[in-house]
Amino acid sequence: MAWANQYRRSDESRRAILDAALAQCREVGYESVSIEAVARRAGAGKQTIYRWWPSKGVLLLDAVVSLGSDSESFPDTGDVVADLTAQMTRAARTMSSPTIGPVLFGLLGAAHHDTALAERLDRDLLGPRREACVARLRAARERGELAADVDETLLMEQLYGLLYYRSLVIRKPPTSAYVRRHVAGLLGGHAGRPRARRKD
Amino acid sequence: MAWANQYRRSDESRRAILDAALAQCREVGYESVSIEAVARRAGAGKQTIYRWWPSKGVLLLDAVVSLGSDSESFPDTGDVVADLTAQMTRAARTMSSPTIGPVLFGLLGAAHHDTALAERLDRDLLGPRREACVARLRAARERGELAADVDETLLMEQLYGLLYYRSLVIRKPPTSAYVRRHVAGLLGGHAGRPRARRKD
Amino acid sequence: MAWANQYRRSDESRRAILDAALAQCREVGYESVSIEAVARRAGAGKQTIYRWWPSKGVLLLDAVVSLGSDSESFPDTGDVVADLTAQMTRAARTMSSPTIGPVLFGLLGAAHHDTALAERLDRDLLGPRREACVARLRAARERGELAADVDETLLMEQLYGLLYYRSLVIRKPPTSAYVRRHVAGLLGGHAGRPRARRKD
Amino acid sequence: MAWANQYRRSDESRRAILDAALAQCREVGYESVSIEAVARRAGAGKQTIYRWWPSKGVLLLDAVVSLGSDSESFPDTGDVVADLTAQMTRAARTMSSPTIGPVLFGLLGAAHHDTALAERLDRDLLGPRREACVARLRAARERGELAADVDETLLMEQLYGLLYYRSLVIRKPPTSAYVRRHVAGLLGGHAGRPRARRKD
DNA sequence: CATTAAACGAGACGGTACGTCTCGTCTTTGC
DNA sequence: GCAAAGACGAGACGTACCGTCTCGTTTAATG
Repeated sequence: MAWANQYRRSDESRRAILDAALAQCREVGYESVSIEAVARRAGAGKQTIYRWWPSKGVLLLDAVVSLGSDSESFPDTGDVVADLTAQMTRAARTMSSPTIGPVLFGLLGAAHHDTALAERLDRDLLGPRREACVARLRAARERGELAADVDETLLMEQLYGLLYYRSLVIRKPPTSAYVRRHVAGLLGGHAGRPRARRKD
Repeated sequence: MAWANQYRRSDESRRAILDAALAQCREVGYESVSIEAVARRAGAGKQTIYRWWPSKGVLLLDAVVSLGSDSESFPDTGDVVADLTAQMTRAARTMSSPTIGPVLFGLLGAAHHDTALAERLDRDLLGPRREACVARLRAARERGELAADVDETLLMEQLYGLLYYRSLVIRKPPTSAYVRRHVAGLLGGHAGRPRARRKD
Repeated sequence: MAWANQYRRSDESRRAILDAALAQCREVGYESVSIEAVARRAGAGKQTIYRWWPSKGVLLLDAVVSLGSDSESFPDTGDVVADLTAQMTRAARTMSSPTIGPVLFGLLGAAHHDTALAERLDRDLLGPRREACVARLRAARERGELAADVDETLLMEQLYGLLYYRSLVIRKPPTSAYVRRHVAGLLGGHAGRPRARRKD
Repeated sequence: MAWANQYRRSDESRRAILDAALAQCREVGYESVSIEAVARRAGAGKQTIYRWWPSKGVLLLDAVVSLGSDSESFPDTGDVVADLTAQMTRAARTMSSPTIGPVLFGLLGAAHHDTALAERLDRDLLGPRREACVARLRAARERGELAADVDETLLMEQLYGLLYYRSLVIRKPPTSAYVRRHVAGLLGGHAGRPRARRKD
């Protein structure tokens, strides 16, 4: 995090603002979050928010990033299917958490009309996870766990796609069993040498 | 459409309002659409909007539904892969259209805190497409084009998942070639008897 | 008054706003009157104030004019000294009233940097009283109560001058005895034919 | 000047602040002067202003007092009419100067709700001039230039009254000819022994 | 037909929030 | 070791919309 800025005076107020923003979003929904209400709730002046964050979107992005939940690094135990299932399950849980879910989906919508927000969203939140997933898939392919001709990017997007579809579009977060079938089905179709060690 | 209400006086004004709402959304983004501006743009009184629509979300949902683009019925030529590819490509195009995209993604976000909107969104827009897709997959399975143990719902969600992931999350709509590989890959993994007639 | 505007909807709210403005000014002083507080106190929306009054100054001017105290017409009993003494005493009382005083002095100050306010102030409040005074003095001169070469404008300004000096500059409103001596002294210096009928 | 305080560190910054305050008042009007803007303009820290002046009013009073224009001492050539005319003309010029006028009128208004300011205003600015005027009139009476029963205080207030009336209320500063007629008229009405040496 | 009830455009109303500015206090930093 | 710079909580500025509420004016359907 580029934060812990040496020019900022009160780190206490920064935390209060981020927490208030998250709480507000959880309670009233992304669209109804107002800087006014966040300031009131945080016991901060509005100017303090406007001084450090250019928009509601960036504020909420920072707030969610500052939580640091849902580590972006993928486990690598040597078993792709297991590793991906674990990570996807974790991601699904994060997306459907009442604190992070509303923020995330609000940000995704807002990013469509706010270029600056879109960039920061990719840089700070989405990009790293995407790349970590692709990297994990590549490692598996190089070890022969996946077919040599597999398209890791497409695979990654299919993997994440269902998660977003269930959490965002359908608003029915997948059970972990469902995630397991999802991952196994997708990777099974591209199995490499020993047809994967797992039996699903 | 339940519309074409016999109590409504001016169908002209209804169209003007829906068009104004879509235009406004395309120009300023979902969140910044205001009833005030829509009324002004449509040359209508605010009360006329509030009389017929309970919220901005429902107004925009109606507006997008009234466009009727992206037919919900799936083609059935006997070739699942071809049919699904065609329909998915059409869906991808719709999602990334500058008129419909912003509305759709705004609605998806808003639905997270507006139950009434969520229901209408499912009923009028998402549900029918989902069911049509499942029905088409079921038909294919029954004809032996897909393995007997295939889970059509999961498959449908994987199919749509990528589209939403690319259009909504990544904001880089898939090319039709990409969609083709996506569909072929997914269905190929669950091929039935004659391993599908297509050679991809 | 050009008021009782046919485009205004709620005359009730107009009165509430004017009263709130006066009360506020009496309590916190002209400079500290805020539109925000007036609106809050009147139970009105800020926009309602901004819709009808261009500035705090004009609002307070309207408020004080709407009180209509301190009639602008001078009595004419045939005795200039008595008539002017009466009117000047009335004016002094008005200027030093806790409701009108602060408003008036605030307006006079503000008019120095607000041309529009200055014009309305002259038109609605100061001008008529000035002219009425000059007219009364002219009538006296024509009847021979005052010397034929008297300068009514200068005399009027001297008459009012002391009132403003005491009320505004010194902040010690003149007693009515003082006003009587003031008027008698000034007019005595310009006595006409019968050296005025009064013996003071 | 009671200033040139030995506790003050930088006299340079004091001057810069006073000048900035005057300039600001001339440009934007008394009411719109803000400590913030004065500090910015003077290149000073806000705290430096708050440290030495309790309020905007006192700051501006100090600023105008520090100019020292419009000497408070009345000339005494032996001719009251001439002396008072000279001093009143000087006072009128001061009041209508674009630098001092706005400050003075703002202070007079503010004094109505700021007791501390009112006292300092009287002590540092108004009182001395008033007393000097009364003293000059008393000297004239004692020399027989004015009638023995003249009320010097009333006369002084009439003399100054017109000046304030013209400068502050009417916003049309008197010409020097007008001031001459004003003074001559007032004093003529109370002439003592030799009907004054001047022939006006 | 005339009557009449409603839907219409317009926009005032009491409000909330916007993003900016200033208040007066408090803290840091650089000269 | 002080003063500039400026962050801070607070709250007013004037504007934009919210959703409700009259206003007169169409406009259709009825009696």
